[in-house]
Amino acid sequence: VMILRSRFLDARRKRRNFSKQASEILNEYFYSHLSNPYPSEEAKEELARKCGITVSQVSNWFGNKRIRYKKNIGKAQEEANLYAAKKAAAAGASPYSMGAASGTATP
Amino acid sequence: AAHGHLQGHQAHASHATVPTYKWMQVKRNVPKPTAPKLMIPPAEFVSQGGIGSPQEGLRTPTGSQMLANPLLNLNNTGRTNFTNKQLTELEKEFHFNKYLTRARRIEIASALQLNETQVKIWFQNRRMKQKKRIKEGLIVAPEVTPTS
DNA sequence: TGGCTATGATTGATCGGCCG
DNA sequence: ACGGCCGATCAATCATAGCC
Repeated sequence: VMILRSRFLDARRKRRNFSKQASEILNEYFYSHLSNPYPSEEAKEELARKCGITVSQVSNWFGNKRIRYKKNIGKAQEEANLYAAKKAAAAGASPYSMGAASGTATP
Repeated sequence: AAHGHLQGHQAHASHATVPTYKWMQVKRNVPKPTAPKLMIPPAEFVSQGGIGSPQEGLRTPTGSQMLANPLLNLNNTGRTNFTNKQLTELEKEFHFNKYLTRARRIEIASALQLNETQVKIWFQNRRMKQKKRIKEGLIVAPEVTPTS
């Protein structure tokens, strides 16, 4: 059909995956705040700046991340989590207030 | 801030089983199972491209499910799929007024075969969408110039 | 090149809070 | 008590990117 795709109005078309580094920053924040992965507006702004994307994109990223994380549970999530947690630990003092989440479990 | 949330229970401490925090268990009340009901089987739902939109009659969200009457929910997930006609009318109305009066809302809902709630929500979402766009520097600024 | 998964964006609808 | 709005989020879906 003619149903020409109303794609014209869809910005989703030309999407570009974020840089590897941006994803790394976002994931680091997400996993270091796994107990409450809901960054404040200010945190979003900072993440956006560091990642070179917009605040809306940061919001989209977290929204998608949370939903998709839930849709698994007990999958690569643990792995990713460990990876991220370990990484954060290795990085020592991360720029974030990484105390809220994981942290504590130090054996 | 101050959300108190820990979680239900830590569960095993032996290994690296990530705890299940509350946010992971949040389940939203799914929209309504929407009764599989069909509506007016009208013949000319489309036509009259008056609204100024590409004829199409039926909503082509993106190219998947097409066909069926505009008002029928093929899949019933509760989420309504607005038809292009409905969206066009709503946009037109939005351009006219950003906010609806009860009376106007009723008119629109009736004309478009939607609930008052759906119309209300659509306007709410539309306002947020516009705000977001303005914020992102797309679209012109709100009319009133901040010329304080 | 075809198929499949990963991922960013869109959007109808929900949640909690605030206000008149 | 009540209904509307805001801001944030959810949840499902779309469409494309990216990898094999």
